[in-house]
Amino acid sequence: MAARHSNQRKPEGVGKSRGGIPAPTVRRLSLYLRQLEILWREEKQTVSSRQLGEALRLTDTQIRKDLAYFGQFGHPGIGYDVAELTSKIRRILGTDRVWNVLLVGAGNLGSALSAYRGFAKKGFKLVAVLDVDPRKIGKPVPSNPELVVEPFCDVARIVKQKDIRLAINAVPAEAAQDVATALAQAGVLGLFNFAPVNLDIASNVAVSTVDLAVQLEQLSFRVGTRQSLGDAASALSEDF
Amino acid sequence: MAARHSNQRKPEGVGKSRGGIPAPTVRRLSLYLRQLEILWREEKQTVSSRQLGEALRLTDTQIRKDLAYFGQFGHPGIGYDVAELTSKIRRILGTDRVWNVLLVGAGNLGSALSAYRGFAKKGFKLVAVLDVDPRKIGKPVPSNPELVVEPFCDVARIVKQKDIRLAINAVPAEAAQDVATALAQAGVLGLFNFAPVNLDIASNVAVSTVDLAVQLEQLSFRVGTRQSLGDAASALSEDF
DNA sequence: TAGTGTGAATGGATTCACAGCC
DNA sequence: GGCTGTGAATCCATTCACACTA
Repeated sequence: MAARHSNQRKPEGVGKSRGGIPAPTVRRLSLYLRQLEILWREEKQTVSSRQLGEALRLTDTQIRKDLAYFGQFGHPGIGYDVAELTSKIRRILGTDRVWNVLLVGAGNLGSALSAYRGFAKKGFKLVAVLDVDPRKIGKPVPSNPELVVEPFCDVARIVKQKDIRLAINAVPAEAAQDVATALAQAGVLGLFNFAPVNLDIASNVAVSTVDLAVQLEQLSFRVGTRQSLGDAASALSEDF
Repeated sequence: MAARHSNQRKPEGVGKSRGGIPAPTVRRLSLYLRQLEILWREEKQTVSSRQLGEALRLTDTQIRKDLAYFGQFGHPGIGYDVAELTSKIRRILGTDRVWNVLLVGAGNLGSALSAYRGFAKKGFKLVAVLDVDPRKIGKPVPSNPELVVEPFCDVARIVKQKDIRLAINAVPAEAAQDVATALAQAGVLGLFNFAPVNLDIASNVAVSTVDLAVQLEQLSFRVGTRQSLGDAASALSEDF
């Protein structure tokens, strides 16, 4: 697939602090990848933007436009090679390698998250679980018996030793800010936050907050106003 | 406000075919509410759009514009009355009353969710927990001892008897579509889905999917491309 | 024919600028 | 002075239209 000229310049990193890639595009990339993995399991060789769009309830143009931000991955008249596009998107998202992930909070939510196998499937490896509760420290992580809950105060050492860049914050709201601050201090670069608070954190740390109650609130609104033209497409516009 | 009847065949109900309120506005409403609740606990009487914006890292104009979709809640020269605006937003979101919620899936994630007190605080009351696993059925829900895990096959009866409109889908990906179909059939109007799949469901059901692995993927991208230096403002646009 | 890639046009969301009120 | 509400302007994401390729 010889590209035409390679003098095309990517907007990446140019100018403003927010890179040139629209946030909605990046979110959809994850959906494309998810669908491609399904197609792969179905042993489909190629897929067109139209087919992909039908499965995800998006327009074909949007998919092509999204992908065009990153290069030319398609084959006119054919479509996209499933394996090839999968690998390209993984590369773009940075999931073509394993990320070591730290979990803070060994309570209900934390335990559920440590048992979730979806992370490992995507290349996120849980390498440490921390808590402040002395009753939990030292206990093995049920779903991950080779891990033991470690004291949160060791966070800096652990992050460094285990080369951790991503962390999941599953502590109660009251503790979330302090935990976030300590994680940033320790050198974590991305934080997946479940606490229903607006974290104040160093600007070089990426934060993604999922507030479970907020999601229900949104449903409440949509149900209440019959704005529920749901279909799975809500997944794309709303879900983040 | 033109979109009333003129049913002008949308490509496939893609996202936008909702009522006049922009989706981002509705999402932010939840954030406003969350912040107002904090201010209420701090016994603040009033708050200006500027102050709110600083706390949430949004512009004051945007907040005023968002609220203007629903009426005039502010007091020139003063700001917004915290109690009043709180109540207005609750009304808008539909959380000024209690919603009965059904949880499907009593596994790790389901158990964690049933123990989460954030739902009840926002007026979402867990009234039933279902599962298909006979070993779980009949057991009390640990964090909610007056509830007992019931067989999923009773879903239709339970939804009707308990006046349930919202459900949380915390079953494995393989089962998610069938569960969703049954829930829609049973009359559920809003579905909070944790399975990493695109649900195909009746269009009168609102769906909100949170794919935990996707969230980590997004962080991976942002960390990998250093898109994380959003001068603090990145947090706001990304937080979902 | 079946499909991608992309400039141009469209449409929707955000920001600006300011009128009006306390 | 401080503040809201809102039309106008701007910005940006999506869609359209079509050149181009296999």
